[in-house]
Amino acid sequence: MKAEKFLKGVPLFHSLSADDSEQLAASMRHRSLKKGEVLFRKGDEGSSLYIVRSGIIKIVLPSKTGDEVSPALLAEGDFFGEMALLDGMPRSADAVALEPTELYALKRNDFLSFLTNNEQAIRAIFSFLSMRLRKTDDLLEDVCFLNISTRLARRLVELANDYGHREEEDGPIQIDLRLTQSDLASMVGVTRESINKELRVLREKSMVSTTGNMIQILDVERLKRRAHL
Amino acid sequence: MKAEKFLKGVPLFHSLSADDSEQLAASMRHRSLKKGEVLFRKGDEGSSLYIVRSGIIKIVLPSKTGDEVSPALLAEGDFFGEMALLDGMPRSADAVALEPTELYALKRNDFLSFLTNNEQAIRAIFSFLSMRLRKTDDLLEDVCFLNISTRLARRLVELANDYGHREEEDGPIQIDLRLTQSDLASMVGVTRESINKELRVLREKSMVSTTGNMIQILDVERLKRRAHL
DNA sequence: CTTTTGGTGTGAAATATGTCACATAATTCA
DNA sequence: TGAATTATGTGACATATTTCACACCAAAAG
Repeated sequence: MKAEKFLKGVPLFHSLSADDSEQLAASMRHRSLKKGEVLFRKGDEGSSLYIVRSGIIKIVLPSKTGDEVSPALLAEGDFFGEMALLDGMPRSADAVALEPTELYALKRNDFLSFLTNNEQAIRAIFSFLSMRLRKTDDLLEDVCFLNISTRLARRLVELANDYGHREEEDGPIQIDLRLTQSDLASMVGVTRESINKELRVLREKSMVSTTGNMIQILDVERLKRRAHL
Repeated sequence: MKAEKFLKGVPLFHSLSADDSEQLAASMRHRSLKKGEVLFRKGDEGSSLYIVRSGIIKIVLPSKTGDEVSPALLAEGDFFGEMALLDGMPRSADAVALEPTELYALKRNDFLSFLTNNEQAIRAIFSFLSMRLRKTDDLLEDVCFLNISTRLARRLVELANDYGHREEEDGPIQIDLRLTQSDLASMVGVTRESINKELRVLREKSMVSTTGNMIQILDVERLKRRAHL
């Protein structure tokens, strides 16, 4: 698909006229990342907004000791990196490709001039930022109040919603992501070992099954109850 | 001070002409809260933005078991409650007066029409939302990676920056807030008892002193080192 | 003034999670 | 294809923090 056509499908750009759309597409740079490649790091100066064309970007808060927390995954059609453009501060987190990923990059000035006088886009950014804030607050709540088994259950339900698909009605839900236990650990905010042990429990209770690093949800309802949802 | 004059001093409204400023002031409702009074609760429908005229508002994420996390305090000139207006979702947290507090309330429509075509105000909101997001990410990082003594040290340094004042050059820093240990606990994301014990340690090391529920920072430098800052 | 209420101080015991130290399996790559 | 790396599985042990149990104190309320 041409870049322009793809962009038309991204909610953020819905409001654009054909002309503007073309112009915007022209000002974007294309960027490919290999699996594991780092797009930017916390503390870098940020000069671009990114839109995911395909693949997955993982947002990561790194600790000094090498541990990680990962508050968000971005998939096709999502954008990220706007914060540094809006407030001029350095990147607040790392961005890493979880799998081979294609991005479009939009430079600060192009982005800002795209925003000016584009009421709809401004609204989109506002509501996107609000959602991000809500999600992070939720995560904070989870980390403070819940034990790991509840938290893992929540994340799995979330992943099933965002990246899951069913082969057959009422069958297991495949999560279409290659996540290592370490990836999961950073999403839940615990150690890899804890995730491993908790996954075993879930397997024994046949709520999930794992093959390689793919996860199937066998019983969402029970998982939701475990998540207190 | 008249509402109008006060508003002129609030960064969010700097850009306003005298006329607009007057009009905006006219559309605001005044609201007084007693200490401990609840302004809104998580899940409420949100129809107003609030600006703090005086006093302190505590933002609180409540858990089912009655525990709390408090990701932000708002003081004179700060605004809050904009998220629900921007994305139309329910309130994402409780807002409680930590002391007697005066607010101005701005209804959704007035706020949104204030925003339209006000480039500067839009910028202000953007950068404010970005900052909030950064702060919450930081908090998440703290909670995931740091032990309570580091976290308490951080929060105290932060409080000293935001609400502290010195009587004399190089003297102790008074934190001008009445915070109970429970308040501190929810800001740090631990139990009241843990805060108590940690405060004792800090007192013994003469880094802070406490009188009633007022806190003095005796040695910021040492406290910063403890916070790994 | 005395009672109630809310806040503080503190120790013992319980516990969830992390740390460490491996064995084993599965990928990657040369 | 084998070697090397990366991921999983798991148990024993360490420990930070919570929970629970109080006693104590100070400020508000009657």
